[in-house]
Amino acid sequence: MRMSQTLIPTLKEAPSEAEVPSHVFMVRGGYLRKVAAGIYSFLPLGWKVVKKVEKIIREEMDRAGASEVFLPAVIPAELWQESGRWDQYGAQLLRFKDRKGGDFVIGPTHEEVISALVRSDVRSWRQLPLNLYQIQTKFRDELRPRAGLMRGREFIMKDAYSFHVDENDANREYKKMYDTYQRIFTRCGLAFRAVEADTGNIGGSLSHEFQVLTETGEDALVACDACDYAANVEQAVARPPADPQTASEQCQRVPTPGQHTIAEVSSFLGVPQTRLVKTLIYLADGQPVAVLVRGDRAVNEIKLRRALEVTELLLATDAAVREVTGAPVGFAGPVGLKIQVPIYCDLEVQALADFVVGANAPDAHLKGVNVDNDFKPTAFGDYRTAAEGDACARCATGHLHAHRGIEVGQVFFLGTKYSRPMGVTFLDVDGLEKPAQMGCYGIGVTRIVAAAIEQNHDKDGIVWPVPLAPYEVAVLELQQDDDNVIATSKRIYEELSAAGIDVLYDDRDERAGVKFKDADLIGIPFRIAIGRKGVAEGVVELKRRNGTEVRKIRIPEASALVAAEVIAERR
RNA sequence: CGGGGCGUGGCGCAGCCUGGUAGCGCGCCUGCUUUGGGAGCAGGAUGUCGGAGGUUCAAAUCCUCUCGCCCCGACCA
Repeated sequence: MRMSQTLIPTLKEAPSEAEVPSHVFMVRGGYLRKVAAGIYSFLPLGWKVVKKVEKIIREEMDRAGASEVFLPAVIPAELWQESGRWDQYGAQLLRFKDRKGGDFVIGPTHEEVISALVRSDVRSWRQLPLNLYQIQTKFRDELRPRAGLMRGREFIMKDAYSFHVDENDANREYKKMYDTYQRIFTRCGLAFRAVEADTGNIGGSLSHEFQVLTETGEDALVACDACDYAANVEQAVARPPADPQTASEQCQRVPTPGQHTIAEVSSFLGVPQTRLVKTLIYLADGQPVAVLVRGDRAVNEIKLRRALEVTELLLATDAAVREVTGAPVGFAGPVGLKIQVPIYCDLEVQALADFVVGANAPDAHLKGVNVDNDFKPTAFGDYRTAAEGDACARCATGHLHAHRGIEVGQVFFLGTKYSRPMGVTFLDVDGLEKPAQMGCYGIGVTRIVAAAIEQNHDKDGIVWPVPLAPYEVAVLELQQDDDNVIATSKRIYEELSAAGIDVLYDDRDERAGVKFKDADLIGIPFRIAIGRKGVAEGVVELKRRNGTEVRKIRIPEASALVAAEVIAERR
């Protein structure tokens, strides 16, 4: 492509709203422009990168035996009412009416549509298994779109759905997709980690996320330093304490005037936070419950919600806390609650002895408190968020370490969560009608683009890996008034193009410095600089965007040499 | 949803407190010079100051409402 004939509007300064590197460089580099919050136009460069990602995904999905389809973005409400998600999905589901007043949604995901398709056209075990995928625009009316393509409202997603006669076969496909995803993200040149994940409002019973490791990631992860265990903190499990401590003290009330927080009580009483137990009052589907975790720990509401088998879990208001405990916020404890509510006790607290809790009275705490002696929990369980340094639950020696990541893909084993309510059934060999076992598998196509930049940039701009680069080679024509320079540039551009290389030919009437700066900003992996001096000596200069070495190569061999190096890195 | 902040030419900003009819840098256009890391000089174009209402002789500036956008939080006793 001749740069003079396309639209690559680079900027010296980025809009002030762009903060993360991927957003800044995509705007500055002329890849992307914002249309509304979380909604973007892809300019020629941006769209080329998206298409490269899509190509890798298609090749690998097809290779894995999946078939591409294209489902509608606009979906009638009936399908969502049938699955129950019309009511469950909440405000992120963009709903609207057509001219006749019929309710529709813009698809944030497509389990309903695919289920409707498969139930009407798949009748027999002979038609299974089946894996259908599409690459399509989704819309989720996010609470808070942010960071450019990292969390948009409109975005491109690859979603795949598989259907199976039994759980074994669904599991086989799950594993196959897991491996396929590893291949896809590897080919994209990403450093990533597959982690165990919560199934969220997609549902199902087994799930892994593929997280690109980078500091600007939205998700918190932990990974073991000894085994391959890694998980989203929403899900991560630490090894519970092995030996319970022995109770040796009697429960005793101590004054703690004005000491509300764990930190205050800890320093006031001279007791470490690890010997304090905090008591949180939640409203679980409207019913108050008390949850106990160690003072230095955080309750994991996702684990708690799952354990309590409730859909709505809210921290109680100050007024509700007063009602349940009889004391202001800051002095709640499991002993002597004003209203008896179920008490859920974290495993760490179960193993603790002689700890400190709130006294359910203003300005007082209890010390020397022990489970069973002083109160009887309703249940024990893992209700806390795993933290840096925790012992790994999966191996004997490892410890968990915190990371941040950008989720670029997730695979789910769904079982019959959708097939049952949606009536996706088939006639099995034994003549019985059975619900299909399902899996679903998503990849954030546009998010991969952002994640790749987060992982591959420097102060001057993007540093694309060859497989995702919008162009593989930049040909910089450094002088506009020199016929030899122009002829040589054109020759190399044409030779490389003929060899099937993606070339961006900077033939603009700009000074050399501008061309160098733009090539760096855009991030093209190979740069051929063609200047007066070099051409006079019969050479051009080759430089990698990710290196500093400048190689002089003879003009007649230049194209073949560069083409070979590019092809070697395509994967 | 809670908190904070911002809307002034394509981009980045100043002006607002203390009302007097809009300015700077980049970019853009023209010309000359320049030409290997975002050139120099000269000339030029571009603004319903987010929108509506109000106060006032006078509003970018003060007041009210509203819309849009960004950041943080939604883990706490």
